[in-house]
Parts: sequence; C-alpha cells; structure tokens
Amino acid sequence: MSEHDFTSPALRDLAARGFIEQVSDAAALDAAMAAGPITFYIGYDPTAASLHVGNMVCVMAMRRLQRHGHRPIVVLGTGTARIGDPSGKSETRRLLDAETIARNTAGIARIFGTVLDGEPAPLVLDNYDWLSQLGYIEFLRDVGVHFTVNRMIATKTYRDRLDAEQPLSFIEFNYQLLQAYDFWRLFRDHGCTLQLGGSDQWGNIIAGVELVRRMAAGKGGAAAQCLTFPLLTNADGAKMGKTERGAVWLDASMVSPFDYYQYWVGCDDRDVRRLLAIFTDLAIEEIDTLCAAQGAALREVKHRLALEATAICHGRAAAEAAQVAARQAFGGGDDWSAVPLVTLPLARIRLVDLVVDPRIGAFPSKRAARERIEGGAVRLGGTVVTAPEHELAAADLGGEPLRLQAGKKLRVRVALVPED
RNA sequence: GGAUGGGUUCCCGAGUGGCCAAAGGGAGCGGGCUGUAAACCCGCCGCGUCACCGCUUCGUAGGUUCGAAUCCUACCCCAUCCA
Repeated sequence: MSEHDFTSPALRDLAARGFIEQVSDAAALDAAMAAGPITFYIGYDPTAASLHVGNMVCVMAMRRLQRHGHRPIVVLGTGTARIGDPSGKSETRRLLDAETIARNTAGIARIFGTVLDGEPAPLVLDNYDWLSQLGYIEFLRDVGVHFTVNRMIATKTYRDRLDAEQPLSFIEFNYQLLQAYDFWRLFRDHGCTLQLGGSDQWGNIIAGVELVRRMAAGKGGAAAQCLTFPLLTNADGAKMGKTERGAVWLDASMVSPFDYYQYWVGCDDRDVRRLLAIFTDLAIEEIDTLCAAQGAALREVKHRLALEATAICHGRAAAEAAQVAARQAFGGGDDWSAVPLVTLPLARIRLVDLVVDPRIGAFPSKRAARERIEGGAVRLGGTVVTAPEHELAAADLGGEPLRLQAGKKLRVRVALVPED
C-alpha cells in the first residue's frame, strides 16, 4: 500500500511511514478522510499494568491522525477485559478480577493523555458503561442475528484455536461480538467511522465493520471502515519491545526514561529508518536525510530517534535528561550526574548481593552474578572488580554515589545510606 | 470407548538403571572485536553459604532398587489410528 494510492493527507502520511497493513476499503476510506475530519477509535483491553513499545505503534498512528485533524476515541475495554480476547492466544487466559482491571486502566489511560496531547482532544470511553447494560435476550436478537457461526469459526482467531484442538470457551467466542458491538455504539453515538488496531485484531475489527453496515444499512453504515497496522519485528525477526529484562513498558515507573531511551539507542542499524518513521514526528524528508548516514555516524541518528521517541512518551525534559545521562554513562567519563541513582538503606553490602538486588537486577541469580563478576562483567567507578565477595561500605564511599556498570547495558549510580 | 506412540531443563530435541543437572541446536547472558549496531570468535547458560560440596529438576502421585529422567502401578494430558 503506497502513499501514492491515497489522496487524503492523513492516509498518505500513514502509508509513507509504514503504518498500514490492511484496510477494509482503501478507496472509500481515502475519500472520506479527504473530505474532512472523521472520528476514529482504537480499543485497548487493560490486561496489563501499562502499554509497551509494541502497542505504541497504534498510539503513534492515532497521534498522526489527530495531527491531521481527525478525532480520536480511545476505548478502554474494562468490559471486554472481563471476557478475554482469544486472538493470538493458544490457550484461554486467566480471567482478570475487577481490581486488577481498574489498576491497569489507570496505568494505560495516562499514556493517551501524554501522546495524544493535541487537538481535537481524544475522547476516552469505557466499554463497560454500555456492555454492562446489555440484556442477553435483546443482545442476541439485535446483534447475534448478524453473525453466523460458520463465518466466525473461519476467521483466523478462532480457526487457529480450533485447528490446534485447543479448547475455545464460549465466553471467548463471544469476545468478537462485543468488540463489534463497541464499534456499532461508537458509530451510533459518536459518529465514529473508523476502527484501528494491530493486524492480529483484523478478525475482530472487520466483524465490527460488518456489524455496523448491517445495523445501519441505509443510514450511513457503509461508511464504517477499518485499518490495521503491521506487527513490528526487528531486523532479527523478533517481536519489538522485548529485552532481556522484560517488556519495554511505557510507564516511567516500570521502565525509566533512561532505560527507554537506551532501548532506542540500542536498536539495529537496519531498523533505524522504520523506527524513526513510526515512533517520531520527524518529517519523512528529514528522516531520509538523517538515514543517509553510514556506519558509526548512524549512532547519532539513533540518539535522535531515542530523543524524539522518549520525548513523546515521557516529555521533552525527561528525554533530554536521558540523553545527557546516556552520553555520560556510555561516554567513558566520570561525570554520571544524570544517570539514574539507586539508593539502598544499607551500611554495607557485598558486590554479588548488590548486583542481584531487585532494585539493580543486573543478573538473575547469585550463581550467575558470581560467574559474571569473575568474568570481568562488572565495573565500579570505571574499574573492573572480579571479586564477588568484594564489600562496599557506606563509610568508604564518602557520601558519593558509586558508578556501577554491569554488562553491556546496565549503568546506574548506587548510594548506600544506612538508616540512622 | 479401544489400539499405538508420546509428555525431558526458556524453545526444539537426544537420553531408556549408575559415568546425567541431563548430548546437540536455537534463544539469552558475559567477554573479545566494533560504532552502546550487525557479523564473527571465546565462555556461561537449575539454584545455593559455589571449582572437585549440597539441594531441587526430566507430565502427576506412589513403588521396586544400594542407586531411576530411565523399571513397575495408578492417574492426567497430547498425537495418530480404530469404533
């Protein structure tokens, strides 16, 4: 799907940046978006405490459309989260309790406030508000009639599970109807005509498109469209957003801006262009100019990528601080003043214990930590220390945080502050 | 319901009474090289009060044995075939 196939600025932009995987009716959507602002939505089920980099593709797409004047609606699916989406899951997932869902929702909502900070302001809705009001009989009669089981089990979501002869519970089987119903409600109540989502959501999304068309036949239902984004993988073919230390979350309390920044700096050369196009606001022409850089010069481009991407997620100030810290920590100098500081309420601690402490989390076990330390993976204040039993004492540090380096990636300052 | 094959450490996959914490590959981690990249080379890769020691692990629960991932019993699950 090339940008030359579109006339609307918004779609040309998305296409040029590599956001588009599949569109229900590209020509119709293009015409609608060229004619004027439309309202679009994405739904997120609060099944985790935050979103991660992988989800960020969709959020960035919303940001782009918003910048083009289209109105975003974010649906936080606390209703559907109670059901559980079987898409891409080989097994039924554990159903979440209401408390977890509420906590997750708060964490996720923050992201949208930050990333969709422009106009028109996003409308944030919770599908529990309408799903919880549904009566079973009415729902079956009004919505259920539009679905055939034959069709449903033919979609990849359900097909995969059935082919694998894994159980597909009835509750999961209903998920698609509820998501489709969401689209209908948004169409009816908010004039929403476009649903976005990851490519793994295609089945659920297209079900919504078709439901709207049937429910609103003759009343503009044909306007309902959808657009999905590619699943982002890195040059090595792995899913984006996973590191040795877990998912790259967008919440600062789960992954610090410094680590988030580092995630981008550490990307593969071959991915830089794609990542710039998707995760920053830089104009395509500028991206092309930047990516003309070869070899080591690309490292600076990665810093730019990291700066821009971090700014969108954590704010300009935090991004700039992260950049300073990154240059300090990896520049070989002694000034680490901006590098994250971990304060431990201890008078003394052995190096093995320090490095394994969850607040540092350099290595998964003491056994591994010993081996790594002995292998020269750890530096204190720039000097390799190979003795696992080496003891650090607050008294010896003279109140100055110690520069700790463990492995290629981890850089922190450590302060020991004994309580009383 | 019946027959046969099978469930092994993150994944794939050897192992069929001691030499097995368990081959090999992948992933991952550490080191080297370099550009905080890739590729490549070396090392590690269950946990611990840790080289040669201890503890936990080979679907689950028992049993046989000086000794079991390996044998027996029951159970659960999977694959294929038959009804």
